[in-house]
Amino acid sequence: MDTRERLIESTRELLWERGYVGTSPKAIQQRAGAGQGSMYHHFAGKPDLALAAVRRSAEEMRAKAEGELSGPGTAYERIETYLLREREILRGCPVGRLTQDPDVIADPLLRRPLEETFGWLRERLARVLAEGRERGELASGLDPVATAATIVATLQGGYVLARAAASVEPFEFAIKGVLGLLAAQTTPSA
Amino acid sequence: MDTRERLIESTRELLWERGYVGTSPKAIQQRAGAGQGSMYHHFAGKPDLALAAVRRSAEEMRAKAEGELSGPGTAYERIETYLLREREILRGCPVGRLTQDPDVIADPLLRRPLEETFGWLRERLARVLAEGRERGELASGLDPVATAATIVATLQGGYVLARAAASVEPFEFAIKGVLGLLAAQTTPSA
DNA sequence: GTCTATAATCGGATAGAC
DNA sequence: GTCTATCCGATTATAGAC
Repeated sequence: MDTRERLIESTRELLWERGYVGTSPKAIQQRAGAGQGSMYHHFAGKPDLALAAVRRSAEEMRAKAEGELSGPGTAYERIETYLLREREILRGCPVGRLTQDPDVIADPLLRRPLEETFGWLRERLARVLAEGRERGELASGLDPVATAATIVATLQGGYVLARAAASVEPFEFAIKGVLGLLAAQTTPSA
Repeated sequence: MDTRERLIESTRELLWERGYVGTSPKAIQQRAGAGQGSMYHHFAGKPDLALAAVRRSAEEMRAKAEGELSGPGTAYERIETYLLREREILRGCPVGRLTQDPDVIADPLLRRPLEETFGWLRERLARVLAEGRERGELASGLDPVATAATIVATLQGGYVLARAAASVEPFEFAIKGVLGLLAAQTTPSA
């Protein structure tokens, strides 16, 4: 891995652990094993490097979700696969985390990857739910767009509850709860 | 409002806007209209002042929720009242926000109010749901503890989605979605 | 491309006058 | 109780040598 690459990966880790405000160029350089000159040669500064890191994390999150949601099975099964995927719960979501960072939200360039990722995810889940409804797997009264938002929010909020409790338990309850509510929407014959 | 009080209130605002890492003693003093000596007279330092601020925000959040959840109506109605209460959505949750702050989570004293608040809230909601089930208002298959976690997570995750989108829309969808799923658990005769 | 040196500003706090 | 002065390290760069 070359220096530029190590700088991006180190930044991704630090943004995940400490957020944008809590991450200094010096910390990035030390973790990447690079000098200051090296960093400022490859990137214009902290925001530029953060942008490269955020874009990559967003793309990674999207690719994982797409793999699970486009797999085989019923709508419920695909959503279950997505929700029950192994996660580093106490570390939180590397993308969702950044929504709490005022400097990220204030910068349109840095916020855009967050907006695109969660926008895409809600749409993708809504499509899965709509398909399930059309195929008769899910109750006709189910609202795909609203329910998709609920599913994504449950995940993101689950991380919040887990970190508050310093335990994965509330995260797992939240997922279990939303899956239970969704299971009640599946038709017996499907 | 005396100086000590203004320091606490200024800290509450800044923790809400910028988090713990992003809030400096200097910024607190300026917003409170107090000098440095004044702040260090009333509080031992930044962590001590933050603790006072976090405790107050947590208590406020709890008191509001208790008011709504202990009101009249069915279990569904009380939860609906709680979820549809007016909120400053794009500002996020002043308590949940802090779960993303590594220095808060790492300090047991600072994390405790978060743990207590969300722990209490999940229990309180679980009690409302269990009561509803016992009274025959809610389906007997509903899991109170898991569903309570889902409801709190939907709120907290809704804030995440709203900030990512710079719009209240995804928050409102998430709430609408969870209320729809919960409404499907209500018994027709109740 | 990468390094070291330098610098202006901020962060978090202490000391002591008033 | 509140103020100003001071301190030391961290932050976020820029300059220029190699």
